[in-house]
Amino acid sequence: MDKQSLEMIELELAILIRRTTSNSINKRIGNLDRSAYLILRRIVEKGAVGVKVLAEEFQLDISTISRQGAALEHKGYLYRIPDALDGRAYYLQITELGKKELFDYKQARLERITELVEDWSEEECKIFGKLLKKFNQSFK
Amino acid sequence: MDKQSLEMIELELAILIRRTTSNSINKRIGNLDRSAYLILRRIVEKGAVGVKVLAEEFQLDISTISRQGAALEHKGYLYRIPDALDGRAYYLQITELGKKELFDYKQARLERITELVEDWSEEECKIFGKLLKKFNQSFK
DNA sequence: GTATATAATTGTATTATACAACCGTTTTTC
DNA sequence: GAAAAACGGTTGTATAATACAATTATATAC
Repeated sequence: MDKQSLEMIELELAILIRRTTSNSINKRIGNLDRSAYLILRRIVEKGAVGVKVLAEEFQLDISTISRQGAALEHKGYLYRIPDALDGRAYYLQITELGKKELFDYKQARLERITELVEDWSEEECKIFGKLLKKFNQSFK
Repeated sequence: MDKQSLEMIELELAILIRRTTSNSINKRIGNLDRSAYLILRRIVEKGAVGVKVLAEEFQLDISTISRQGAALEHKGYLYRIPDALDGRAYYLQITELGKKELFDYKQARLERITELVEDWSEEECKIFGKLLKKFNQSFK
C-alpha cells in the first residue's frame, strides 16, 4: 500500500476531527448537538430502543447514553415506554417535537455541508460519501 | 447537486466524529493526544511559532493553545524561545524528545489507519486522502 | 507620557466522555 | 422457592478539550 496516501489520510483525519471538535464551528445548531442528533436519528430510522443497545451501537459507555437520553427526555424530544417483559428496561421513543428538531437540525447540517462542497463535482461528493461510509464500517 | 450524496457525507461525518471523539478508541496513544500531535507536527514542519499564530491556524482559542503548549513544555517536548523584538512574545520550538514522541505517535496512528483500510484498493486510499484534504481546506 | 492595543496566562464554566458504585429486577442454580 | 448472580439503568466522580472573561506585562500610538 502506498505510504503517501496513508499518511495523507492519517493527517487529514486528525485535522478534520480537531476542526469539528472545536466548539465554535460545530457543536450546536439550534437545540441539538451531534450526540443527540445521532440518537434521535437512530430511533426514527430503526425504532424505539433502550440505552444498552444504543450504547453498543454507538460504542459508547452506557452511562453516557443514559445521560444523553435523560437530557433528550427532559427537553421533550424523547419519552420512555416501559418494557412489558422486563421491569428494569424501557424503550426510548421519539416525540413529534423530537422529530421536528431532528428535521431542522439535519436540514441545517445539510446546508452546511452543501456550502463546504460547493465547488466539488457530483462525482467527488458521491465518492467521498461512499468512502467515509466504508471507513466508518471498518471501525470495529 | 445530488442530495443523496450530500446526505451520506453529512451522516457519515457525524458518525466519524462521534467515533473518534470517544475516549476508548482514539484519544491517547503513548504520551500524546491529537491536539499535541498537531502542534508538534506543525512546529516540525513549519518551524517555531507563538501561541497566537497557532491558535489562528488551528482555529482554536488562544487560551486552549496556551494550555496545550504549557503541557507540552512541561513534558519536555517543547521549549520557549523569547522573541527578541517583543518582550511579551515567544516562540515554541520542539525538543529532541518531542521529535521522538511525535515520530512514535505518528507511527502508531499510521498503523491504526493501515489496519482500517486494509482491504481498500490503492486507488480508494489515494482518493480518500485527497478528498479529506480538499474537504478540510474548504473549512474556513 | 498617558492611553490603548496586544501576547500570553489564568480563572471559571461547559460538554462529552469513562469508570465505578449502586439500585431494583430478572435469571440461574441448587 | 430462596439465595446468588447477572443485568438494565442511574448516579457520583473524574478527566479532557474547549470557550470566554479577567488579568498581567509589554508595545505602540498619539
